[in-house]
Amino acid sequence: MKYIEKLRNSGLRPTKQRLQICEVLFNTERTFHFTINELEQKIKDKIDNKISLATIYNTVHAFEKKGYLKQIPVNSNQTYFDTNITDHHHFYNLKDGKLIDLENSDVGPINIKRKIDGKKIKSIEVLVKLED
Amino acid sequence: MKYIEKLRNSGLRPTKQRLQICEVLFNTERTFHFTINELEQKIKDKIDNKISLATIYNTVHAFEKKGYLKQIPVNSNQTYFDTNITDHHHFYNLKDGKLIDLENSDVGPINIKRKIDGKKIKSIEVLVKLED
DNA sequence: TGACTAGTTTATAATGGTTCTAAATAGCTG
DNA sequence: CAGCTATTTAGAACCATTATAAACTAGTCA
Ligand SMILES: [Mn+2]
Ligand SMILES: [Mn+2]
Ligand SMILES: [Zn+2]
Ligand SMILES: [Zn+2]
Repeated sequence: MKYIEKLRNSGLRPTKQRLQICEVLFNTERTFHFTINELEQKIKDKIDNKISLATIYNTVHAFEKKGYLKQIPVNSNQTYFDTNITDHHHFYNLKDGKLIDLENSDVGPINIKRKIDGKKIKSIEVLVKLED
Repeated sequence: MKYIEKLRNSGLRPTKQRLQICEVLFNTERTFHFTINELEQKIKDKIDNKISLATIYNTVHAFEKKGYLKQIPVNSNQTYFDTNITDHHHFYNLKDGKLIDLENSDVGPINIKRKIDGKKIKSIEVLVKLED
């Protein structure tokens, strides 16, 4: 399978559960945004056996640490993740809590003029809140 | 007192608790960022009587709704608020979870080229994550 | 192939920030 | 002051997330 090597190279054992979660997350036409609850539902829909919620959390965190997923900063009681790990930004629809990708080309280049010494910039993320 | 009228004009009764919270939040040299826990501590330090945690939550939400406070989108288990309600951006120090203001002049002007129809932009917020 | 080991999964409990509840209190108006 | 409504409060409830610890499994090597 295509994900076995990817996992092994990351130092993660290619377990049945992780491979199935890879299918749901990465074997898709498009990238997408999700909360753990939404992912849990998607997994239930696409897979016959059960994967425990703890494993879903564990796996998402493992993948995030390896850089296969990103967390998106929004104000919500749930954590949002993104399978699109390129540098990009987001519209956040306050009405329904859905995110929409904003490519870098949709936002001008962002040049942070101020420096904090001893610190490096890890990421620059723009969140554009939308209302009706 | 200076906050009585502000509260009345907002349709909020100027209760003892709200006035005291106003003192802590707004009677300061500089604006600041806080979580509810940090605010609770600040209130304990500056005020003799007790204000219940429920009232702190109620008041912060009431003030946010009136536009006297802003919520800042970050990935944290706690909600961050800001007494600086001008349009501005943030550095987020991943090491200690502290926020630093980035003025609009520290970030170039941001021009969102894409439109979502039926939707208006409510805010544009840039979060710059810092690591060592 | 059969141990051995470390990594992983799992059900379930615990945690902790936030919200809810409903009774007591306090501000406002007449 | 009386009456009305908003507000405060202690404590319970909620719920996303994390911790626990026992069962299981992938990888290794004899
Ligand atoms: Mn979630
Ligand atoms: Mn908080
Ligand atoms: Zn995205
Ligand atoms: Zn700020």
